[in-house]
Amino acid sequence: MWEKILAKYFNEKGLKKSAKRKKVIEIFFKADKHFNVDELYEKLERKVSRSTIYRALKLLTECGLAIEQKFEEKNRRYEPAHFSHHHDHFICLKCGKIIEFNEKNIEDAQNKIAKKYNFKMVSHKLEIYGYCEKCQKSL
Amino acid sequence: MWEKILAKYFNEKGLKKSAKRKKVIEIFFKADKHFNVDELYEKLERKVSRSTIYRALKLLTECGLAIEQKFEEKNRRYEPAHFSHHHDHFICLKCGKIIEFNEKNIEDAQNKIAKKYNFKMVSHKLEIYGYCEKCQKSL
DNA sequence: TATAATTTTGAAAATGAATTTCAATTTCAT
DNA sequence: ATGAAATTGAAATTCATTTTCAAAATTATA
Repeated sequence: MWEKILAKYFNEKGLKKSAKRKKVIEIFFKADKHFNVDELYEKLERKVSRSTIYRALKLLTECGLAIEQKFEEKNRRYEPAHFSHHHDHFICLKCGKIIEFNEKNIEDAQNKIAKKYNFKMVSHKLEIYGYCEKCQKSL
Repeated sequence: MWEKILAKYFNEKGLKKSAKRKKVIEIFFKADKHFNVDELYEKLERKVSRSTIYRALKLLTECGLAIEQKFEEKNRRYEPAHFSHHHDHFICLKCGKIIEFNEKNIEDAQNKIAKKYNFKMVSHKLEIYGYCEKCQKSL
């Protein structure tokens, strides 16, 4: 599955198949979840530099094969705590606009699943990335 | 409301009331949403140093009056993209454990609200913070 | 109101993750 | 095999955030 996507991407971009990069990608897909670069670095027995790992992960992210769990965020945002209601955010990938919303159904579903997993929920963060009304038009 | 909480916190910690800090907090609460430090810095007409702004925001966060939108995350995490199902995460605030889950109701509710706001959804991130089963016991 | 003890401040240094640079190495089409 | 182009890793750079430290401000007490 991912081999095909990757091959296509390599082809499009004229990338070469290097042993190191192959190793990074192999390890990345073999292992089950949630890596950071250091963990991969160790799994690769420090035989591939961090730069190369970062570069490989960037490639994978670009062709949709990896999900970067901290994407687009660069610096911290703060907001005043509202006591009455927690809200979630739409974030426009084009203009960066942040739209708040509130959906009881989502909150309810969260409580339900937390209970199911016996997880004591303290807070949550839901961000929906995409395009706002305005930016959809000029896409 | 927040004045009281803040006063209590100042009292507990033996903090002094300085003009600069007051100004930061005032601006922070006056303005409506989502700041980063630079934006506050500009709003304060560069009359308060970034260090002081960071410090004030830290205080506010500590006493629950501000929400840090990029909390606990330090370095990026990556995970292989699963094509069939997107999953969300419970993150234990004590042991750092990440538990994946999948809840159709949440996805459905997200789609619904995105439609309502006329927002073209590309991806999303839902993280629920709290305590895992094990850590609840030793809390 | 002085005095002293403590906190706050900002500039500059430090930190740390991520990115870029660049010369040396590797890949691959010919 | 050759050469053009991509890849690599060490070191340098970037950039947000944190820390340091000496000077300034605040506050309790005499």
